[in-house]
Amino acid sequence: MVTARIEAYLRGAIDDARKAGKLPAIETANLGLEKSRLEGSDYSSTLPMRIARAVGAAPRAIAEAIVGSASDSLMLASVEVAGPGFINFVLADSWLAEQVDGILQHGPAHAVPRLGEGVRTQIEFVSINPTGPLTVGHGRIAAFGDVLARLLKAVGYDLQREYYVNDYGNQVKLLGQSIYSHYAGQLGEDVPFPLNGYKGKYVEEWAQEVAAQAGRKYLDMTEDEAVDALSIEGVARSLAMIRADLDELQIGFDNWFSENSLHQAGDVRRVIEVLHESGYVTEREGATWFSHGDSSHERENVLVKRTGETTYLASDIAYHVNKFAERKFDRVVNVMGADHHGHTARMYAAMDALDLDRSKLTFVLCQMVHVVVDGLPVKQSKRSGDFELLGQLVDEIGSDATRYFMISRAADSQMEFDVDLAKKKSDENPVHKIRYAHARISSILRRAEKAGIDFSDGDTSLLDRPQELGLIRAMLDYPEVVSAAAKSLEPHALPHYALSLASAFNSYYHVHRVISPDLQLTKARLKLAMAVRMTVAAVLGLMGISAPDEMVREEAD
RNA sequence: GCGCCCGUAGCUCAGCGGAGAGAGCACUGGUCUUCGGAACCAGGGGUCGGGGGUUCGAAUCCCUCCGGGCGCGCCA
Repeated sequence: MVTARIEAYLRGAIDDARKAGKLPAIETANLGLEKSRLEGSDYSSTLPMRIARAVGAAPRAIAEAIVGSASDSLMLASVEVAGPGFINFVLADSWLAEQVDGILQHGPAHAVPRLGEGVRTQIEFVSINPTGPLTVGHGRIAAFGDVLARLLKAVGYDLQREYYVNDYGNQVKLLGQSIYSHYAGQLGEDVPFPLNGYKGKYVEEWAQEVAAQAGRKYLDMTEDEAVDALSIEGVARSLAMIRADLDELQIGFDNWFSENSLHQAGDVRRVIEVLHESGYVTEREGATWFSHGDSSHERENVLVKRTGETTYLASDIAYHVNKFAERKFDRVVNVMGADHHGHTARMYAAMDALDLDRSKLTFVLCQMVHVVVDGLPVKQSKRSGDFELLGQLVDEIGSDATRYFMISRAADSQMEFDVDLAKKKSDENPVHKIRYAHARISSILRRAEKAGIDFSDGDTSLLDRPQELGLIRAMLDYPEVVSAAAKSLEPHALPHYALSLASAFNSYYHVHRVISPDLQLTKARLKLAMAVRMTVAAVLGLMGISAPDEMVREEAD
């Protein structure tokens, strides 16, 4: 990475300045080195301004001392003091041009730092109750989690993707009761529909199918037995629907972990006992409570209900014991909807109570998605409310566009998903522009191949136009963007980067011809184009968006 | 009432302690003897919700108020 190299260079200059007695030995862990926003400067350091007070000298004087001690470097064209005390670095044109061969030879991902080498990590995401289809809101969590997983893998984490299946408890039972009610109705028996039952059309359809396939089988057993059996049936059908929706978005999991299996193994009861022995459990009002928090903010949450059934919280504590104590993950990232945020404090408290290291657990909460159709929230729209369903949305606008929009916003921000914009204006969609840039470069390379041009011996030092150097700079940002996004768990940097890279190529394309009568220049530019295509493909790959070699224009309908 | 998130261009959103505040879309005006015009270039448009504070420096940190969303012990 370029920043790492400049950082090393800057540290060398600082050391030399110290040895020469021009700078006192003060703490300089943070160099304040970042991409410069100023035109004509690539990177800048704010260090002189940060340490001015401690050093007791003017920022500019400190900057001068450091720059004065800096050695020559082939990578840098200039190192200068600017403004109130910045140190600005400008990359050398010749060095930039050389980087193209490096990208072609090793690939754009080569310079991505291995931040997570050897760290056993799990990312859990989606984990929606298996009681129905995924909504658009779930789709955001799914796309976000999937791209985050790709990012973590890209920086070297030993990663497992997991879906926690809540196949236990009231919700699942309600699903079984809902199916049972419709099923009985099909066969002329009147079984009241449960309060808060699942009203979706799919429940009726499943009941019909069960009635057609199994006849009166479930009426011949007790209602409890029937509901249990139909709960299992409903979970299986729900999971099939969920998997199908996720498949359409090219999202897969390494492991589907059953909540019920924790109960079967006795893990839930066991963890309650452990909490009890450590004094975190109280009995009151016929229920068993998890007591936590400091003395001023005592909190209590139910682990075992009056009915004797355990709660979701009890399962989830056992689940996290399983993650950390049994499976020994070094790091766990849970991606979930923001409506679960109250849950995070309880889980951290449970981690503390069980002597598990809470710093190993990170929650990422995705805010809600509001679907807009015809300029109105979907619930007020005259058109079908089915746009709240993920499958419907993907059918309408496709996996690539769905993924792009879902990950292009920070998780913290609520999101408005305008279906008409994503679909009707698809010609102007950023995602199309990026994919088109890839297809266009492919087309150029095909043309070169047809013309029999072998550019493997191209001399990249001929690349000296501002747009060419700008493109190379943009490609060198790739590892920086990837590592920053992985570190901060913020995939939304990727779509923004991809768009700027594609735009940079399109601009270049309109100013300079890749294939021209000048064979040497053509070869050099073909190398550049190839490197750009590789980089665009790499970002698209991280986002799980297809990188087509050609695109057929669709007729407007 | 308490807790978490968000108020930045007409719209959707980046930027989250540094040097004239950005992108996409929309709008206005241009560019083509087209290596794929699903393109490119230029322009207009902003008291960064209001008010205090911290700092050499605040859209960014702290406090407060206003507005919106989500949540708040026997659902998961």
